[in-house]
Amino acid sequence: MTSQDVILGLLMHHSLSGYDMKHKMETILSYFNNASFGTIYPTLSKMEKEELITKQSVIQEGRPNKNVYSITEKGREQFKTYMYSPVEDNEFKSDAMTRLFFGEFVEKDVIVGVLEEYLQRTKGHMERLSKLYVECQPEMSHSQEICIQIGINNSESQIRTLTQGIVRLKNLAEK
Amino acid sequence: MTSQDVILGLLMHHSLSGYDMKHKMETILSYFNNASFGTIYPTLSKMEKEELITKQSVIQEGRPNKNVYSITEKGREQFKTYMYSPVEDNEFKSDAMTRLFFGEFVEKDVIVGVLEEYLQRTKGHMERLSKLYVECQPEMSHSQEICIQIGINNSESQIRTLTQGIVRLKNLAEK
DNA sequence: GGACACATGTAACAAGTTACATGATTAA
DNA sequence: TTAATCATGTAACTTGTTACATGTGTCC
Repeated sequence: MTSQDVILGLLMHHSLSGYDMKHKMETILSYFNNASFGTIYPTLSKMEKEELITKQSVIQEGRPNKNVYSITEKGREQFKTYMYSPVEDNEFKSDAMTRLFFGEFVEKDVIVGVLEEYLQRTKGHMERLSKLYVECQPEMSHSQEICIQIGINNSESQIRTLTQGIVRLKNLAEK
Repeated sequence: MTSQDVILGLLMHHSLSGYDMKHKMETILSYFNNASFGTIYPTLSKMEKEELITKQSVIQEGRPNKNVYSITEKGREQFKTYMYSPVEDNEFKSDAMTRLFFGEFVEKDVIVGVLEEYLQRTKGHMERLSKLYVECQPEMSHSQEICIQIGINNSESQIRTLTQGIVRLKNLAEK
């Protein structure tokens, strides 16, 4: 799965500008994907050359002009090829968990701090997802609902585990 | 957090060869980290030049010789600097979830297939973690226990969500 | 005979990040 | 006036992956 596949997926519904795509990636796709402008714009240029998408320049008043991209028939085929290809493994990398793993080499307070920050971030993450779910549920597909439920339920589970972990570590420190 | 920080952490306890490190990353660190030989060996060379680690060649019989690396005082300081630095956000990328998100553009069976494979992989993942927990619990630190519990509990939660999702999608297909 | 574990290393390549460059409008 | 939103794009850099190259011993 590359950024190209995600862009093709986004264009299956509507035509979008690079800026719009970035916004979608930061909201509805953010919990299992990410891409910066430095990835999006060069990828769009490449895809246009390969005739997977076409560009239309839209002149706007009071705003910068924008390039709106649409998917071509060739692009739709490419997207199908992706959707039928073997599923790749998830990629996960956690700095917070790495610190927990090596926690024995620093003071307990530092680790409690890591846990508390991780908990706050997870709570924020879950709130954003829950809000998104409430807002977008009417227009969501069935598999999109499953997708966001995975995100919400995993966050909930993580909040529970972290909360318990903090209590246990703190008790240990007092004794 | 770079591979360097992880390598320093691994060397805080024992001296290790690059091959040993790869093994650790594939087992006890695998659920929040990963690195290939193509990353490990060049990083070790770089770290040796920077005097964060030292190399000792060990001649073995019936096996290839190996280079065993030990952390230096400078390396320990560098490791502490890492452990006290601001915690970076988790990185997560999921091909399976991307396909769920764009599931409306393919047949329901394809999505059920994605869900079932994702479920099987998650089950396998959880079994490996549970086994690891049972095997290593005696020598695990408190924060390491929290770390692996996060992994196990998140997997459990994901198994539940996926199982429910499969049932719901399948019922929908029958109607 | 074949696969796997042990063991190290490089080179080519892919992918993505960060920072820079530009610039108008709008709201606090 | 300061920040945010809208809007695109490039260049340098970092990081990591895959594949190749090499070779022995052990187990089935």
